[in-house]
Amino acid sequence: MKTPIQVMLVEDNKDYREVVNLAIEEEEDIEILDQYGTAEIALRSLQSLSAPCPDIILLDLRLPGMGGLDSVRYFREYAPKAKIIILSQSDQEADVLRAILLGASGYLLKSARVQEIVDGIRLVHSGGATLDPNVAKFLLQNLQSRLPKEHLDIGLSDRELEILKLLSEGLVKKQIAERLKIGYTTVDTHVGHIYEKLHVNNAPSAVGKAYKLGLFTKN
Amino acid sequence: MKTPIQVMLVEDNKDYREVVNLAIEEEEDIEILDQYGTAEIALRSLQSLSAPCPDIILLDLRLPGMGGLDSVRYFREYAPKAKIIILSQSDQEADVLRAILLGASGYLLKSARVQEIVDGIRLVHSGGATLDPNVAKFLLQNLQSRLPKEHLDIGLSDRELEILKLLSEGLVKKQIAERLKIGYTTVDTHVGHIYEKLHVNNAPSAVGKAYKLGLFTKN
DNA sequence: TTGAGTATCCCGTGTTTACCGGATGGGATA
DNA sequence: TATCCCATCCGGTAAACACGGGATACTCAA
Repeated sequence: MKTPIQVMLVEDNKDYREVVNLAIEEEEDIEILDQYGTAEIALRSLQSLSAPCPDIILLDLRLPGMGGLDSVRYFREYAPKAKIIILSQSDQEADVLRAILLGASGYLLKSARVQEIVDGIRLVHSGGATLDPNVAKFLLQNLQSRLPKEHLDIGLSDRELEILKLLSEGLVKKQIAERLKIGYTTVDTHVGHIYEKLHVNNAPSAVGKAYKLGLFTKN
Repeated sequence: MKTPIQVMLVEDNKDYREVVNLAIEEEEDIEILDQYGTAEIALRSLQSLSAPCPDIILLDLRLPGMGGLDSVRYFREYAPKAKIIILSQSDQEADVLRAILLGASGYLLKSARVQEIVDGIRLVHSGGATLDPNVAKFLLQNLQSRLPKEHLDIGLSDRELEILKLLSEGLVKKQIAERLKIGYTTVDTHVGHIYEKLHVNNAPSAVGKAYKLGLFTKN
């Protein structure tokens, strides 16, 4: 029998902590290493050299003190090997995104059945990630809106897109002309056409609009 | 008893189709509306007015003909109300991202147990999204790398960031000066500092780098 | 208190842009 | 065939830019 998965639970609500405890006690391959009511205390214990590093940290988002979100970075710092699963009451958009950007490996809602937490722990420990369906949905929508693939077709020709890209990389028109082995005035004309199509009137805004429209993120 | 969830299955492998069929037959609340071996045929049937619109489309990614990926947009067009769940053999990065960008509501691997497909159908039908743990993991990592939260701190001052943003929106220095009610030369100086910090030497590349570093995506 | 960092201001000069006019040939499409 | 779009080319001008030199004042931390 392998050593069980070591879990640290950071959650201020005593009742919910109890619920999680009961659920995990049933599982032979998972073990609550220790549990804390605030992020500060949990972090302090991680700092002490003697403390063993947990495999998984179950982290409540609404904690007294510094709060779960801000503490994520510190958990990652003090326990780099531990995977973090966020436990949240709500699927508030901002929280979800921030937590994930900070490096969480999972995001579960407390409204879920405890069984999902147990499954999530195993999943994450085996290298996967676990997301509540509602959170997953939000994430997908966010991704979709981030890259408006339709708008990929503003009508820029290949040449124009190529030149726009070079512009965004810092080359001036003369350099672009040399690089592409065409005349300076030709580049000038292309750039003019780019401005027309993007409805801008200078290079910085053309680059800005290109990024906003996702023109550089194709393929 | 409500009407069952109507599922369309698009999958060329007959054996796997059978597997899914068997699994869904067990479920009272899910029903296979119809099934096709290629995207083309499935789409044609959707085009005929008489065809009822499915709630869920289970779509294999590797299909003969146009292939699952390219067909996603057409499915969305012909059956806007249907949610699409991708069935894939591999969690190839590019496929995952493209499918999601095209508007899929789920992405499952064929290596998963059929029970997960059934669960996924219910989840998606109730407004959620379903992701295979491995796919979820990839997505999270992709998101994390997309916004290097830490790198947000290139050292641009608030003022500099503000000016850079205005530049990216098309204002020239003189206009920025007016907008911020400061002198033209002041703007010039700020811009110079921005170039230093971003290691660029003109406005288009500064804007380009700002987007690459995610300087405009904070908060 | 000293220094580092930020924000503000000024001048001057050469370079680069943005936009105006126009032109040619080639390829796709109707 | 005629038409449209693309890529290529040219010259001229006023405006904007990049960058070099300074300068003053404020805050914040060492």
